[in-house]
Amino acid sequence: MDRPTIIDIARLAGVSKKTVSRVINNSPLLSKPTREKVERIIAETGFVPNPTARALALKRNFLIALVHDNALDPALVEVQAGMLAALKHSEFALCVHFLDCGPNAALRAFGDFLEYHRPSGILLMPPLSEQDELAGLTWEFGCRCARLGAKPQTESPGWIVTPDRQASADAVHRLVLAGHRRIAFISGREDTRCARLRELGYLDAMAEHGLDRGPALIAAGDDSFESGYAAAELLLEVSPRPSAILASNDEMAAGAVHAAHKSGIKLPAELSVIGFDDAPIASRIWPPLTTIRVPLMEMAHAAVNQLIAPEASESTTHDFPVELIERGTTAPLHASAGESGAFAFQSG
Amino acid sequence: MDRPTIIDIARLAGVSKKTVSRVINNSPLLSKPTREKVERIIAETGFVPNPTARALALKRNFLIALVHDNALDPALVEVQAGMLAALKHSEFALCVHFLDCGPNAALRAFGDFLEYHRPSGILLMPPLSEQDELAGLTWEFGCRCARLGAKPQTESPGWIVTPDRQASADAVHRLVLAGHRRIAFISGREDTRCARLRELGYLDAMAEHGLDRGPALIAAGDDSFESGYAAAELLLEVSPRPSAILASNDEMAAGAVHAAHKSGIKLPAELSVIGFDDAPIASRIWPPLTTIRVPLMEMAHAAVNQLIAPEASESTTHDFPVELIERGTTAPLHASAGESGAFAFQSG
DNA sequence: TTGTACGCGTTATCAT
DNA sequence: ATGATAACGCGTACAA
Repeated sequence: MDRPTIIDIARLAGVSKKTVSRVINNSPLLSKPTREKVERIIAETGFVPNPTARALALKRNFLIALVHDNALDPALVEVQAGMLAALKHSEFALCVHFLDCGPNAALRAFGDFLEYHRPSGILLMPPLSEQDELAGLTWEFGCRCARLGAKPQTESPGWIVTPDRQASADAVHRLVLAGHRRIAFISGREDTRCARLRELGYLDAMAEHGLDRGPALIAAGDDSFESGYAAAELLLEVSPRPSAILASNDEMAAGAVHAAHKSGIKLPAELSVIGFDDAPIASRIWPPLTTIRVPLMEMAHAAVNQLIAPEASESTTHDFPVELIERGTTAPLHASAGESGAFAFQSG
Repeated sequence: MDRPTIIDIARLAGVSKKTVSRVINNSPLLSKPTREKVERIIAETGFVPNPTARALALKRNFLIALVHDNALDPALVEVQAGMLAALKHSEFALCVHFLDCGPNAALRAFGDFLEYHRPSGILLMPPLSEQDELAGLTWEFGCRCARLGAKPQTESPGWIVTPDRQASADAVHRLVLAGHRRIAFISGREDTRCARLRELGYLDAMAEHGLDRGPALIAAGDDSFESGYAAAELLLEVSPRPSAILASNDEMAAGAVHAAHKSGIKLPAELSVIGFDDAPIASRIWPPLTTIRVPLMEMAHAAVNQLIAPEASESTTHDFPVELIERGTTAPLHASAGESGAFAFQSG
């Protein structure tokens, strides 16, 4: 026999379709006995409302969509893992959508996607999360929206963020405490606030310590391994050579480590490197990368919980802490190597 | 104004709903003028049939689902990227589902997923792809199924495969050509045919060359970096130490490289390592990993094309070639280091 | 070749 | 508090 429909339940319970529907949707105006009777029948039959039919009536699908603009972004695995964990045992499915057109066409393509597939909720990855027009569109379609990234200037709802600027500055402080003075920075995609804030944090801290933060110490990357490699090659041939590099993400930090190896520079003895994110690659390269952990999985989990919550919570932004994880690519500056070897070893 | 529905189109074209429906679904029995007239109206209005309504009527959603049992599998990014590329400009969306229960409960959970979300097509990742019952279930739900993995014994439709056994043997041949004799192997998840075939390929080639393939040269892993690391630690302390390691995937190969670094073993001078897959990590570690490239993205692309093709193609299995990519972790065995240094440098 | 009437399984409207 | 009936938008017998 086929699955029971709402009509079967209604007949079995001796009530109308609509009453069963009310039970399903937790309508407040129902007598206790009626509700309990229907709920018993539902439990006995194992009835599950057909999501497609509900979707047609409600004009929205039981889908939570992850929307990104980089299909090969290594962060996607972790984000999805967090989302899937939160979606477990829920009535929603995870849908992944790739928006690869330019920023202008993106709005239209995103609208088409929303209108066509009508997801119940959207999780926007950076840099898409920073386009307010995209978030605005989701509202128009009665679709909730969560955004991953760095904290925006103006408080707005749905943001899941980390204190990138402060974290970046803290990493520099640690390097300075370990005696480093010439600290270079590899920046990330300019179109992400996250990357810009990480650079600002670096600049903050360098200024605070009165250290040189000239253009020779800052190289532009685009969040990719290759760009980190190229940037490090540039940084490592200036003289005096930086004794430490902070990269805006782990991929680029890994690229920097790669470049150092290629140049025969010993890590961490001759060069310290700090990455950002604690992506899987961080613990897999040699030496294992010291990095600032961003709890992407937990963040995605929280984002989805917010998206599928029965009532839209008016939480503005959800802050997650970051944490510096010391591994093998950082060491105190050797007195012999530094231009001002005053500082001795200091456990940060 | 709202989006036009099929009724609006019918009215504008002066025909019935059904005629418009026939145009949409390419029914053969339609007069040319009628079809053209309707098509013109559709183009002018930008009408797009509502997928939810179609889903309700057809009892299947316009979703292609990727189903896996490991939310953190690094291969997922590439597979998804290939799928998304193939799905671009199609009416289907990508849905990702995680089956984390044991093999017995998996069948039931999978059935629930199929019945509840009714995807049009499924792409099964290994080891799920090897459970014939799962594939069988998809058929029952009128859902197409593509399976990623290693070639099964009996030809069955929907498989997207690589010649893992031969590829593994070829890698060993290359190492032997480079003078290696003590070649170790790190095996993968025993529940994947893919991993078993890679091990068999290793055994084939070692036997063919009359080389020792005893238990001291084979360590069990589970496809994870950590397991590769642990396995290599075991392999590297036996005496005489193997001069080369073939790992069943890149994650474990990276773990082996990690272990070698930790033990102060120089790569590739004192140890050669070959991985499998050409995952992103292969080119990011130092030295860059020599590996057997498995074109996951292309395979996923082909799988999706097969799933969304207008008519179910009766292609049995779709073979993809693999390719050994020489990078930095392989070198000829030094005459001084080998126990039988007869072979000189040979460019493989 | 084209149209009519109904089904898909649920929610919403508006009565009672 | 509950129910009859109409949406929701499209596909399919079956009739014409």
